[in-house]
Amino acid sequence: MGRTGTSRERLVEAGAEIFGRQGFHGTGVKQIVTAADAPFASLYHFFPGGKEELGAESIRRAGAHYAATVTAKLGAPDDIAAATERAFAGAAESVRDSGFEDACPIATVALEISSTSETMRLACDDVFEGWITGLALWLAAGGVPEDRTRGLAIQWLALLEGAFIFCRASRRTEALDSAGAAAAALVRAALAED
Amino acid sequence: MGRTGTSRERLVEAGAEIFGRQGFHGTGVKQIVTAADAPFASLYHFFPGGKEELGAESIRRAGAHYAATVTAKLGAPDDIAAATERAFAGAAESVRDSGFEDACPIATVALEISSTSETMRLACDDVFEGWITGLALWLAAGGVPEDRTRGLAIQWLALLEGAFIFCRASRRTEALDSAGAAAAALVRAALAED
DNA sequence: GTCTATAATTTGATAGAC
DNA sequence: GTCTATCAAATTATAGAC
Repeated sequence: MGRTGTSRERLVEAGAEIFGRQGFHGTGVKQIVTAADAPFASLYHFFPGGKEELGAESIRRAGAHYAATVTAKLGAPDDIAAATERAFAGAAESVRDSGFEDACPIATVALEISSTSETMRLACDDVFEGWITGLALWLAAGGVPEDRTRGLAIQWLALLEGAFIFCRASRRTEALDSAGAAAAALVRAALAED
Repeated sequence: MGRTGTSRERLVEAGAEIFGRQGFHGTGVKQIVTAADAPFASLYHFFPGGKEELGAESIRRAGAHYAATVTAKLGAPDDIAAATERAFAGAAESVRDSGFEDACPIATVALEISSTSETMRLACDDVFEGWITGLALWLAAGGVPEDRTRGLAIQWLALLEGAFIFCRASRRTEALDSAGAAAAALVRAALAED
C-alpha cells in the first residue's frame, strides 16, 4: 500500500486500515509502524499516548473516510428509498469482494474498547454521531419529515452495522440483502407519513 | 461469581462471560482460569486446542444462554409487535444497568475473529443461525407469513445488534429505542401483508 | 526526527512430578 | 486431573546516541 505524506500521516492511515480489519487488541503496534513504513520511534514521538492515542486518531480517520465513501455512493437525494437499496447492495458487494474481511471500519474496535478506553470510546461516539447527523440531513433533503430524520438515520445505520456482523460470520450477503430491504421500507414509510 | 460444576464447565462459563465482555484478544487465558477457579493445567487438559477451542465453546455457551434469556423475555407470540417493543426496551434497560458493558455476548468476538479463526467463526455462525431460525419460528407462530419470517428475523436481530454498538459507544439507549420502534414497525407491516 | 537497543510486562503454551 | 515451574514469543514502551 504505497502510502504518502508524513510519517505521522502514514501511521494514521495504516492504523485506520489495520485496526479496522484486525481489531485493536489483535493488532501490534509494530505491524502498524511497518505498514506505515515509518520509523518506530516516530510512533511515540507523534503520539505520546502510544497505541491508544494512535487508535483514537485512526478511528476518526477511518470514520471520515468511510463517511465520504458512503456519501458518494448515496448520491443526490432524489429517490432516497432507491438510493438506500443501492447503498446496501453496494455494501454487500464490497464486503463480498473483500472476502468478508472489510465491513464497518470501526465497529470491531468500538466494541472492543467501549468499556476500557474513554478516549477511544469518545472517538467512536463522535464518528457514529457524525454519520447519524450526516445521514439525517440527506434524508431530510430527500423529503423525510424533520422530526423523523434522526431516528430513521439511526435505524438505517443500525441495520447496516448489524447486518455487517452477520455477513462476516456467515460469509454470505443474505443479511445485508434483508437489511437493505428493511431500510428501504422504513424510508418509504417515513416518506408516506408526510 | 460462585460457579459450580466441573472445572471444564466452569472454564466455559467464565469464558462465555469474560470473552463476551472484553473480547477475545483483550482477554488472557489466565484471567479465565482464575475466574473459573480452575487449575491452570486443566485448560489444556480439557481443551487441547487451547484458547481457540475454549473460545469456540464459550461462544456456543454464551449464544445458548442469551437465546434462552431473550426467548423468556419475548414470551408467547400473542401480540408479537408489542412483544418486540418490550424486548428492545428490556435490552435497553439491561444494557444501561450493566453500565453499557454487556450487550450482545458474542458480537465483539465475532468481529474480532471472523477473518482469523475458522473454528470460532463457525461457532458464531451457528449461534447467529440458531437465533435467526428460533426467532423466525416465533414470528411465524405470531402470524407472520412463512415466506417473510426468516427475512424479518434477520432484520429484527440486525437492528438489535447494530443498536448495541451505538449504545455502547454513546453510553445512551437512544439507538435501542429507535431500533425497537423500527423492529415493531417491520413486524406490523409483515402482519398486515397477510 | 530518527536510529539502535532493550526494558518490562504479558501472552499462550508446555514439561514433568505427583 | 492437578501441581509447580517455566519457556518462548510477542507485546507496549523507553533510553540514549546521532
